[in-house]
Amino acid sequence: MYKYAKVIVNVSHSEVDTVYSYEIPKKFSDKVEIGMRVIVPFGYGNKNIEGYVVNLINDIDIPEKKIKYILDIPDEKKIFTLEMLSLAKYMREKYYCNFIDCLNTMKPQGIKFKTEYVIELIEETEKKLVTEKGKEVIKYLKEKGLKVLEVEIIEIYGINIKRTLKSLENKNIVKRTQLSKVKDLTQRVKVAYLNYDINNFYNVVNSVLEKEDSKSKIVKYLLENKKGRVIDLVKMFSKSKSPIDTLEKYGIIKIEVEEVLRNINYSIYKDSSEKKVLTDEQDMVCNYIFEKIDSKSNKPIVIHGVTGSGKTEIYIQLLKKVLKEGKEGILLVPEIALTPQTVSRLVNVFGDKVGITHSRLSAGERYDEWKKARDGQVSIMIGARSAVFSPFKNLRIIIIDEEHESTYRSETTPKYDTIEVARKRMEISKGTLVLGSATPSINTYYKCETNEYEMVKLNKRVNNSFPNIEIVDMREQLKNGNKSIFSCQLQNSIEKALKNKEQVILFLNKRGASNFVSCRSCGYVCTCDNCAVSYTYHSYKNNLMCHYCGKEIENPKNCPMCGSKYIKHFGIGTQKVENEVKKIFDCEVVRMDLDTVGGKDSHSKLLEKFRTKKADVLVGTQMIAKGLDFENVTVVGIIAGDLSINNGDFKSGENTFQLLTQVSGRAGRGSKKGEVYIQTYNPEHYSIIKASENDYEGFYKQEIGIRRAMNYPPFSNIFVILVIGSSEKEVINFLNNVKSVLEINNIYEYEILNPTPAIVSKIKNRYRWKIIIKGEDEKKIKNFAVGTIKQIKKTNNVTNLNISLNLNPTVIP
DNA sequence: AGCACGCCGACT
DNA sequence: GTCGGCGTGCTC
Repeated sequence: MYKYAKVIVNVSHSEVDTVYSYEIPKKFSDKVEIGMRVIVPFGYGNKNIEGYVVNLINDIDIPEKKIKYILDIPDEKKIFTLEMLSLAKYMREKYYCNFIDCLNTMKPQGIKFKTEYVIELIEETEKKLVTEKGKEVIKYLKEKGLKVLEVEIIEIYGINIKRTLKSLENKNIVKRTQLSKVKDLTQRVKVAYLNYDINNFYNVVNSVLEKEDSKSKIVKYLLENKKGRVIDLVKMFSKSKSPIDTLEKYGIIKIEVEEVLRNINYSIYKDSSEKKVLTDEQDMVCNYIFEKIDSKSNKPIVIHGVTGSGKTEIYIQLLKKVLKEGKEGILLVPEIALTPQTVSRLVNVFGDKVGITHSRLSAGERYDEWKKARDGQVSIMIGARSAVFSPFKNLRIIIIDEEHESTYRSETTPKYDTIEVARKRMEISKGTLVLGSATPSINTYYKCETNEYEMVKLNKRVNNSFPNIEIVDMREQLKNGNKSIFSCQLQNSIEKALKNKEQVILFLNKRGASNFVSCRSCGYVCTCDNCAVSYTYHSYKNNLMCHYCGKEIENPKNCPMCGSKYIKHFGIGTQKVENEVKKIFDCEVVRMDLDTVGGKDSHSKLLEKFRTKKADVLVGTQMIAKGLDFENVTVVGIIAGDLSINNGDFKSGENTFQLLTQVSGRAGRGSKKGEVYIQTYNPEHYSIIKASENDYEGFYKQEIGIRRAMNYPPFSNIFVILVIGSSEKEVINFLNNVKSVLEINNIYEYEILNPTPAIVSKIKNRYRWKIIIKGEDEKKIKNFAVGTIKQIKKTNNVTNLNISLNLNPTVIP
């Protein structure tokens, strides 16, 4: 029995980012628990708002008279466990955001609370002296039936009408009350039961059964099955609800409203997999990790396994083990890889013990999956990044597949890194974190080298054959007079595959590729000497600019390397590739990019068309790079392998290597040998060469050397201050101010770069500029940058500007 | 953030 | 003396 509760209030602002004490009324003293949601009055107006109990206490350190008490506890069960609350605390510090932002990220969208004000006319008077505006409002209230939402009045008369309303309230002409709503996504259905309570039950039932109509069919069904959802009964036995209404009226059945959990329909590929036998290599890795789980090792384990080495099978074994011990596990996959195949493979193994969350589910479906995890109805959750917050109580393992994927970084506040959060969660819950990838991020691999993580390897493909990867020098093609987007090699290979009724994937890496300028004759790319990133082409000035340091140069007319005039910025789209394929090869093509994948199911429908061999060629962007497992694909063509090398980011080499490796892995997954063609103007680039040689270690050695030399992560931390505003001048002025204050505060000698435009420098007529700060100590640089911005915010009016702070973003904006 | 309060000038 | 524009400062 505690007297007071410490509450985090659901108002997202740093000024109220503290715990508030509330008295617990007697009627709730049995019910309150840490982690529960409460409704409390807050602020001058005692507005009813939502909060979360983070502690229970008996003594308070503020004056008694300030204390208000808890108004309501809307849920039966708690929303957050203690573990989740400490995870939120960690996130608050790590990602410099408000506690409530963390809590809101961790819980499903479905849990919401809203308060509105209602204005009610209680005395229809014009005698008492009221102003013109007052009279107007009274007239409006009369027209609308005396009761109106305050927001509605404000919308019509402007915010200052509140003054008038206040004076009307003081004169007792209107009453202002709060209307609070707890959003409840719980699905309730009507269920029919036979009503054994009525006299002569069997006589009545028999008389119904005599006929052969809907009524008798329904009664027969209920005699057999005890109960049935009204909606299903209607669907099965009649055209309308009326037979059911009649049965209810006679008292033969009774209808009850029951809470149900939604079922997600994922049964499309139920039959897909046969029993798989582990290879020796897989078996060894499994046993090794089993031991680590048993010893409650906190050290994250990285499974570095080449594409097609059967990592998913290992994940299944790990989850099986955890499940057998009565514990729980989470499997995270990139959103894009959460295809019906992946899901049904797990459903086949774990049946109804597995829950699923991803963005294509409705809020209600997600809410139910969340509840299933909280209430122990499922023990395994598979999902995209937010599934890391699944409310399990006995979590023993989190597996993150394709750990290098950028989607594991949240783009919105709190900008959390799923790997970091998962690691912390496993530290709190004494479980094991497993990361899997064919191409671990440089960051992760570095942590293995420095012994923060440990690594196990899978070197063999399950079918034991790697595709042949050929680098095609497109400069040669130009020299030989081939101006087509396909090299001769690729074209021949496609023709051969089509003749053999095999399939082809053509990949165009467009997303995130910015306008760089390169020479189609020698492959030279205009690059900033200071920053080792490529210049970005600006059409409005027709010049080139480095988006790191801000240096500008003229757009060259001739290539500085070879003098040729074929130097220009690069632009090509999937649409064009599709058209070319149709023109040259006369075959069925499926194109997948953001344009064609719009609707809810279009993604899987398009893939289905390719899977069932109704199409011969699949053309697409990043979204076809990973996870796809089509046995009949023998040829993979990468149209412009170097597109992502030149996107003006220090991670572009890493991204390119990962992408090329992932795409190459799509070829030759079945019994037939695969062939991969990487077309490029940069055949000497280490990312391309190492990808073609399937040499991760070789790539890593080169890349880590560059990172060390240039002082990029993981050797430094990069903090980006991004400012967005509709006046470019204001944005730039503000950032110049920021820079000068940063320089004054700069006691640790951080490298503070000049304000430069973001890679996407303008979105919806709002200009985007940034400042980059480089430094070693993560905490110090964070405090330095965040502190400086707070300091500036105090003295400057920043309401026109959007300031976004980000430590080590996956992509420099 | 969101809200109420209170100062002060405009206007009966 | 009252109304309403606008800045200020607090929230258990």
